Amino acid sequence: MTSVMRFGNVHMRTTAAQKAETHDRIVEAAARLFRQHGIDAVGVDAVMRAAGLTHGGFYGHFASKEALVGEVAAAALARSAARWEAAAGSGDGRAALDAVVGGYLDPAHVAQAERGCVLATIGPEVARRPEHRAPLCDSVRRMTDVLESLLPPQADGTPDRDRARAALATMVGAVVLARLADDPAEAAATLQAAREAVLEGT
Amino acid sequence: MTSVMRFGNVHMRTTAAQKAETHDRIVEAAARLFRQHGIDAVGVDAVMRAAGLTHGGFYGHFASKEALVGEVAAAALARSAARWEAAAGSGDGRAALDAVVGGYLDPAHVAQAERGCVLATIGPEVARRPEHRAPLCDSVRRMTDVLESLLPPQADGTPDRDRARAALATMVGAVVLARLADDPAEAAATLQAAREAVLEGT
DNA sequence: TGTACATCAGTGAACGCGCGTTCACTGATGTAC
DNA sequence: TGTACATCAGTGAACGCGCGTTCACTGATGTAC
Repeated sequence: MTSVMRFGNVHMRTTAAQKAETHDRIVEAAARLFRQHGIDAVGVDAVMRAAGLTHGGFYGHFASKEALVGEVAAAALARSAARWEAAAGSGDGRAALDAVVGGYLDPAHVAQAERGCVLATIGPEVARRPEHRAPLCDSVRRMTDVLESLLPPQADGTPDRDRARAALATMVGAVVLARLADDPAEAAATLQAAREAVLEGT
Repeated sequence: MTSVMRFGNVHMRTTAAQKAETHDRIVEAAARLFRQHGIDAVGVDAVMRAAGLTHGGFYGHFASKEALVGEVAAAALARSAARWEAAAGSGDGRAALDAVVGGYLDPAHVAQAERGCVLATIGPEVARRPEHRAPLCDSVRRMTDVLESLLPPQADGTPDRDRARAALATMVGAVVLARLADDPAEAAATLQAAREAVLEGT
């Protein structure tokens, strides 16, 4: 019994791969719509239409809308964490810090909520669904790890985890506040102030 | 023509006062429910029941659910701003700063979302409703004013508005992150780190 | 003071609609021989 | 190679339900005389 046989024949592998592709398309469409309009404001029908499908096929991919919510939140934030890790692993710590912090605290990020950080778009909504918090916490930890590795250590040379925690909080809060501001100048000032606070002394 | 006549007779004044009281009860019930469950997850029926009424009477007080949302968001955040201003006006700046920052970055605030800051509960949801942002921006400005007045000025003695902006962002983000954390110790660490960052050098 | 009337905040049945979910089906693809 | 069959991802009609909203009404309260 080969592993191919254990997981199915060639036909099944091809079919499964196609289905997985469709699955990802649904998740990506939902990730965009949930962040743009909020989770409760987006129906299964709208998600499937955005993925180029009809609503009936949804339950061949997910047990319920809530299952989709969990997968979307986990996947979208994990992607952010992975992007940060890739930047941090690039070698130049100074450039990586500027890329991570500057990219987050950027008017373009504020403007494009549908592609933005899950924490600042649907963070509070996901927090009300305790069953979906665990994977997000894992990504938050990874993002904190990245900031910790890029920000200056404490006076005694040990990593400054609290500074990393505060930096992430400042970044998330600044984007939330910038999205609420109806004056673009005020929004820009909030982002700029947050950038200075996070990068102070670096 | 007296002002009493212009605004109605005694009967109408009494009636209007009772109606205003009911109106406030509806707004308070909605403020609680919206922050606890999210705006879209709470129906008009649930709000009215929480206010001790039946759903049909709602439209005698508000033109639509959206009108209620706008009033709730504005009123709840204005109340927070007023509380901060009251603390700041108490004379002792050091105690006021500790009360404002410590009260916000407190596990009790994280636990009681239904009475907590609008920015960290339904901030992103309100941000998606542009027609309701203006009153929130006004309260955000007032809260930033309070922090600016309580935090140390810049080296040249002028108020450090950017520090106040960053402080508010840190506080909002920390509460969002603490509500997402499934480990209470991690939540507490986030709040503690934010407190240190906001109060650093005070 | 008493009685007939006016007002209007709140009630509860009803509306059309879109939600999440189910299910019998279609039709493209691969399999058996 | 060709033909009959099996699989199953995706379709679209249908479901029960709760939403936001409307409206004819009730009944408590105050007014007129």
